[in-house]
Amino acid sequence: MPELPEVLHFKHYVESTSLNQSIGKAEILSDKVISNTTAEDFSKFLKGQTFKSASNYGKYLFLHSTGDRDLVMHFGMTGQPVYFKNEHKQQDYARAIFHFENGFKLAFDCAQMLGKLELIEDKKAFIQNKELGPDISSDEFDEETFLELMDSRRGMIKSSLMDQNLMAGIGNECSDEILFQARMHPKKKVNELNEDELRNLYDKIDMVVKTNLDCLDHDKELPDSFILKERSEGADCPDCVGTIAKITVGGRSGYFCPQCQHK
DNA sequence: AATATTGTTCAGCA
DNA sequence: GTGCTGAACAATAT
Repeated sequence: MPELPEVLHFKHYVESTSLNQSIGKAEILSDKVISNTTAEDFSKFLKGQTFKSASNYGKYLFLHSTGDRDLVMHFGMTGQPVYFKNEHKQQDYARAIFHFENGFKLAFDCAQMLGKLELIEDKKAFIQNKELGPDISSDEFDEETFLELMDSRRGMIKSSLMDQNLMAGIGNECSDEILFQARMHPKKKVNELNEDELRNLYDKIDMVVKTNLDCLDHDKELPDSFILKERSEGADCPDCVGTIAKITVGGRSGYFCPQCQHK
C-alpha cells in the first residue's frame, strides 16, 4: 500500500529490524523485480554487505549499504518489506529475500510484481534522473514552494497532486483524502484556486500524511473523519448525509462526496 | 467470468 | 511544454 506515509512506515520498520546486520545471502526469487543489473550481480554485491541506514524520497526507499552502491526499493502497488525468522511466516509473494547472519530475513514482498529493486551509486543523481519534484515530507516542500509549483498549472487538482514530477509522495488514495479534507472537488482546475484555497490544501497534505503515518506506525485506525475508512461507491460521507461517488480523473478512480466537495 | 486495483512509463493527440 | 487518455506491466481479489 505504498504511498508516502506507507513508505515512511516501511522505513521505520526496516530501521527497527534490518540495520547493522551482515547479509549472508541475497536470494532472488523473481528476476523481474531487479532493474538496472542482473540478478547475479545484484546478489553478488549485497552478499557480505550491511545496511547502515535508510532514507526515503517520495515513494522510493533507500537502504544505504557499507559498499559503494545503495539499494533502492520501489513497492509498486502492492509491495511491502517483511522481516521474519521462521520459514512458515514467509509470505507467498516474496520476490527477494535478504538472509542476515543472525538467522532473520528481510523479504521484499510484492504480489503484483510491479515493485522494483535497484542498486545505485548516487541517490541525488537517481532522483534527478527520475525528475521527481520535492518530497512532500521534506523541509524542501514548504508552503511557498507549493504555491509556486501550482502557479503554472491549469489541469485538474487531483492530477497535479499525484504528479510525482511536481511533488513526490502522493498517490491515488492520499489525494482522495487530501481533497476530501479540503472539501474540494477532484476535478477542480488548479488555475481557478485562490491563494487561501491553495494554502489550505497545503495544510491538508501535511495533516493527511502525518495522520496516516501515525496510524501506521502505532497500528491505529484512521480517524472517523477520514474518507479512506470507507472509500467505496455508495458509502456514507463521514461528514454529511451524502454518499460517496466514484469518478475517473486522469485514468485513475477517485472517490469523493459530491455534496461536500464542490468544483 | 469480467472487472477493479494503492504505481510508473510511454505513446499519441489536442 | 502542458494536459489528457489509454495502454502495458502482472497478479490477485471480488
